[in-house]
Amino acid sequence: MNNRVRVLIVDDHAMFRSGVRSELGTAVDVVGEAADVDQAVAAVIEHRPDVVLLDVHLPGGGGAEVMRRLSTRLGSADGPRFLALSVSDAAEDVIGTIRAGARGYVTKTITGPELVDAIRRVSEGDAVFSPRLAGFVLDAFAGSIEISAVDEDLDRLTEREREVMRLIARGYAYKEVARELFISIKTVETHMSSVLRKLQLSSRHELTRWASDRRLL
Amino acid sequence: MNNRVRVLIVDDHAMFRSGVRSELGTAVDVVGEAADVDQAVAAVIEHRPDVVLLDVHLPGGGGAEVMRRLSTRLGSADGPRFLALSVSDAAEDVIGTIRAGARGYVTKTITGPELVDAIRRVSEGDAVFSPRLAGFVLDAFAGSIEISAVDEDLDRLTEREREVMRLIARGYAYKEVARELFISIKTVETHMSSVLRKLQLSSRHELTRWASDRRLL
DNA sequence: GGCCGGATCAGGGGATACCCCGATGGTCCG
DNA sequence: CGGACCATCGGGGTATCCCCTGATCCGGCC
Repeated sequence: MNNRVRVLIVDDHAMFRSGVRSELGTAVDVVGEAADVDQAVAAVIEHRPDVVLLDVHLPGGGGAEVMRRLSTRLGSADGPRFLALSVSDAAEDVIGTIRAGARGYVTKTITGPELVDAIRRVSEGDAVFSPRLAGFVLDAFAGSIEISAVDEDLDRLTEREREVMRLIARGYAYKEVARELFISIKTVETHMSSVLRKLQLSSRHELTRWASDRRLL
Repeated sequence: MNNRVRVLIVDDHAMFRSGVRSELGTAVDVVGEAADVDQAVAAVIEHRPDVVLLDVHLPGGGGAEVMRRLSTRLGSADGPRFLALSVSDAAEDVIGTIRAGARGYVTKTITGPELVDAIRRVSEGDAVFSPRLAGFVLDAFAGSIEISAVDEDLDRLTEREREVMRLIARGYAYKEVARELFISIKTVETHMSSVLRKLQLSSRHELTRWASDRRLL
């Protein structure tokens, strides 16, 4: 295909925009520029670019705000792809930007040819990250499981205590747990005492949160 | 650096393993092979590869099981990077594999040179995805916010009810909520009745799970 | 003004939750 | 065999949860 990728450059520094524009040269089709959130939203709607090069620290709410506004105005199908371009390599910036809908995140230390390649790949639906940043995203994504610290505590529970714990954490009343496990309510209470003591919790509410945080439900 | 990347190939089909091995040629250092979960875990501990090429549909629990077992035996620091290699491009396979800790996911339609490049990039900490699959991961990540269906229920709560709800869901006792908001326990009870009625829940335990599922904590 | 919804409070009561004490069996182990 | 750990129960108590009815005050709306 000979169609060049249509790109919109969003950054609050005019100097940087012209730098990017000259680096990109004729490899892509720069259809416009924007310097803040409002301009960016308007420019996307007007020019319908394939890829938006989006500065993360943008006046008026940051690049994430641009994506949020556009996601409500445009269907996710026909909207542009967003490639975040930032001086920051802080994890919270990267994660926040991805959560907001960006398909890639590269730092401004990138070279011109690399940026052209990144734009191409994003326009095709691929995800592009500066090598060091990819770890942040996947760690944050996989990290929501968090098994490591759990086992130390969880392993101290006996098999029966774990069964009771699981049901209690799901919101079962003692009476219901008793019926479910064919034991007396008093036995359930005994197990629960052990569970709370071993996990250093003080109520079933804390237990529910504890289990919920660790996705044991 | 001249050090070749040390690679372990995990797949239950011997034919496929030898195919991969010949495709990789001398570009990387294949230190071993494994055909199921147990062999894979043992081989990683024995050979300490830099990158594990991991089949997703593996007898004995799948590739995810390999990563789970190793994550408990090895510190996350010195463990290998995992690159999932699968015939499946189903979203649930991709998401599940990434959640389990893989740093990349490519389909078996990949060419030899592309695979070598993918292995190199994963070994350097980059994330590698077949273009079409990257969207799954990022959509799932960004989509974990899920505001859409919540507002219908959540919007029916008044401001005060939301405050009470948030504290209750966090495990606060009525008494503690009352102190926190400078109101009477009886008022807290009234608000809670409204909250439970409007959300069609019947106890604070269900509320905790409800809020937890929606990340309102 | 009358109506309605929200926020505030009260009394009372049945059901739970959590804790204290103690007790009985069973297994496993030195 | 005695000690440990576990699973199983009980009595009794206090605090908490959840619901019921009923009340006052305020602000918006027709």
